Amino acid sequence: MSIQHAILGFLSWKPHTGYELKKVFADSLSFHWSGNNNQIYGTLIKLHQEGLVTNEVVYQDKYPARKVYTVTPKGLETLRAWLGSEPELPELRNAFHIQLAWADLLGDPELYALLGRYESALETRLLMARETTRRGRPSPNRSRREAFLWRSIEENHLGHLESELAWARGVREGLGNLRYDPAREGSK
Amino acid sequence: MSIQHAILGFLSWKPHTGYELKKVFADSLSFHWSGNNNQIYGTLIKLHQEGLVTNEVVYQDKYPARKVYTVTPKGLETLRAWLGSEPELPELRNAFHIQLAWADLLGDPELYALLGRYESALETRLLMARETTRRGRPSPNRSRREAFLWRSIEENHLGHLESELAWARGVREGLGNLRYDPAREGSK
DNA sequence: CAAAGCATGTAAGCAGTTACATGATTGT
DNA sequence: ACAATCATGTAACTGCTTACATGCTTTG
Repeated sequence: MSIQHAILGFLSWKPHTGYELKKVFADSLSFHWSGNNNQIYGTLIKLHQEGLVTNEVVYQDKYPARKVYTVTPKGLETLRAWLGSEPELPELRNAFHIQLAWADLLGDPELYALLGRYESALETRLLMARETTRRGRPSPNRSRREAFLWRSIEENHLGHLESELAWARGVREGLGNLRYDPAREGSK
Repeated sequence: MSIQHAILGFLSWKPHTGYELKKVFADSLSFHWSGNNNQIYGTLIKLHQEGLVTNEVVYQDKYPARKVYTVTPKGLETLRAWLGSEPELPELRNAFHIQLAWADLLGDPELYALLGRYESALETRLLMARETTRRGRPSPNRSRREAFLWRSIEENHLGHLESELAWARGVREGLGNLRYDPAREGSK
């Protein structure tokens, strides 16, 4: 999986310039790429060489020329083939889990503080994500089915953040219970 | 976040060879790296150059010599500093979500099939993960607190898989309801 | 006798990131 | 005056992956 298919997807919705794609990625929840120049423009050039997209240069007098990219039939075919291909499982890479795995090296106050910072980072992100969802950016809505899929993906995203937050709070509670549990060995 | 801290963590538990680390990563749930040679051996060499680990070569007559790596005080300090540093948020990159985002290009049967394959891949992974958890590989257990943290991380992992599976099933159900909903526009 | 395990390492490449480079225009 | 927006592109780097390379030993 690479950003290539995501770009083809957006172009299958409607033509975009690199600059527009950049913004779409930058403020999307579910399309998780940073939307950096190198990747967007580089991928568009590569897709163009492979004949999966074409571009039309639109000159403007007040602003730089725009390259409007459109997907070709071959590009659509490539996208459709990918859509039908074997789905990948989510990666579940969470750097915080590694931090927590070795956090017994920390004292209780530091461990609590670490969990606390993770929780508040999650809270902030959740608020932003909810706000983004509430505002609802433009998204393809070509059928009830498509709208449902996009809504489902957004809900999945929010759900993951919520369950991660609930889990973190649970860990902190569990640590508290551990402290007052009579069956414990020497305190750290 | 890189594998460097994960390796320092394991060495803070007890000395390991590269070969051992490789296996630890390969069959761990929460340490999500593939455990490939280049990364393990390369990182160990780099850590050694930086003085964060030392190694002792143990010759064997039947097998190749082993390099047993031990963390240095400087390495422990580095690890502890990282543990106290700002936690990263999970990345939530799910290639399947991108596939689903553009899946309106597929017909109903293909879309169902795609969801079905995602579900069964998740089911398989869940079974393997539960089995791995049940068997319980050796893990640091230096305090009740550490055992609790490791258990929590494992539960988080299983929880994510379970909720993803539940979500996927929900999406499939929702699609079914959509089909029989009178308020729909032209069927795809 | 072939496959898997023990054990270390290197080469080549992909995907993604930040930062650099240019230059007019519009908003504060 | 300064920053942000419009718009495209390049350079340098990090992290991670697969595959290659070697060679002895144990298991099936």
